[in-house]
Amino acid sequence: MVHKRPELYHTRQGRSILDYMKSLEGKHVTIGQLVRHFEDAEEIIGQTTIYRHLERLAAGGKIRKYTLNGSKSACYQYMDDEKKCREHFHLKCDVCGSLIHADCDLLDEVERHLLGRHKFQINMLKTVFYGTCKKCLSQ
Amino acid sequence: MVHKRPELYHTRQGRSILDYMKSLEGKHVTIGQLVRHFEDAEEIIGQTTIYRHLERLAAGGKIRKYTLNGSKSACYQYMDDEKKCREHFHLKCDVCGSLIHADCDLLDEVERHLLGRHKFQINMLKTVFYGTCKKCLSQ
DNA sequence: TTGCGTGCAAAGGTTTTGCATGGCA
DNA sequence: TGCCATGCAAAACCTTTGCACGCAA
Repeated sequence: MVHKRPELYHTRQGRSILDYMKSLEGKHVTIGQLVRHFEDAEEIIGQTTIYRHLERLAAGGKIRKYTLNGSKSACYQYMDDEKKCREHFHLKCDVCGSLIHADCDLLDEVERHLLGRHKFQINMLKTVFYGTCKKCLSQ
Repeated sequence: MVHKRPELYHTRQGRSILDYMKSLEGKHVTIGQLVRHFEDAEEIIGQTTIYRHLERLAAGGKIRKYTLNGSKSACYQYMDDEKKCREHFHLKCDVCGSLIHADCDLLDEVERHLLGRHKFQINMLKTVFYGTCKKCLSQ
């Protein structure tokens, strides 16, 4: 069972950040881009607050955190269907950045194996497979 | 064709760094670990020099550079052309934060499957499995 | 001797932390 | 009213850059 810290208070900042992440329709952003976005929108949200909300959202599985290829800053991406995403692989292409949701029976086997053999309970909400996608492989 | 900058001068520092990377037999290290290693060995090599050598070695293909998800600092790993390095799973515990290196036959199967079925070339160097480790599960 | 290599210090960038204040329930 | 959330500033990190000196060829 994944332990999820509930959102205790609802605040303007928390709502704005989540709404904006949702509005991006799965595209990823960095903290810097978020800071700039709220500056441009003339909505005051401290950068520390943004860091803290993204961290919490990532811990709760609502968004994913990535570090792409040599980039210094982390990327964050909203995940729209939590229940469904628990049941498939996430493949992130290092080259083009696209995120692939792969439904696959192998997942169960990997999960079972890691638990049985390595005593490790994998959390598919947080786990991302990095590599090169089909499109980028053929170029 | 990859353009390879030749090593122009041979220096004590360059030799030591490459030798040490080779001696690790495919295990990865961070710059910080290298700095500490040479400090402990009482061999004076400036951190800047370490950065510059690793950058050059990476550009020349002798070592690989990557960033493990969620880690701030880059990892470097010597690549042996002849012997194919045994790669392994990285399991990161959400609870206690420890990183577990798990050598495992399942890896090959996962790799093969993702490539064959999903046309996705996974990069095991960058991929980290998140979850709960043995120790934390039993608490 | 030439010019790359080295190492110190400082700069640059990202993320985290401390703390007083603000605001939700 | 009790706490958590916020935001500023500072700290903590990791990495890069500038520059004078060292050293290999």
